[in-house]
Amino acid sequence: MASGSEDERRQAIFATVMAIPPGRVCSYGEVARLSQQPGLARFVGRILGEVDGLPWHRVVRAGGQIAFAQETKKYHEQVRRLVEEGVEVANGRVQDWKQRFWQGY
DNA sequence: TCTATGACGATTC
DNA sequence: CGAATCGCCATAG
Repeated sequence: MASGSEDERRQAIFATVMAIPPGRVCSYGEVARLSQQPGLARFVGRILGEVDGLPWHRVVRAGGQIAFAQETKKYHEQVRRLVEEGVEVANGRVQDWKQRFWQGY
């Protein structure tokens, strides 16, 4: 199951990311799982970079860390957006990692 | 056709 | 806790 055309898979990932509510975060791997495509975390990252209009800032690594290097511009932008939504970020990672999107992870 | 490379992840040491 | 490895998929060269 999970195997469909690459476009269908993209759609599923798109829908999952769009469903993440403000103030909450989700990991790449979890987005993949919720999209019925376990193991395709890397694929998720690529989609976030290609498609615009997605709340990409709400997607972080499995440990709650920002996926960008701290000296990059994107890193700062992501942190800024998260903080604006009330998500605590410090030292490159989301502090209250309990504010994850979907429970049961 | 093969290799290297990513906005990743889990495991192992 | 950090570094090394291997797995995953699509792309670029």
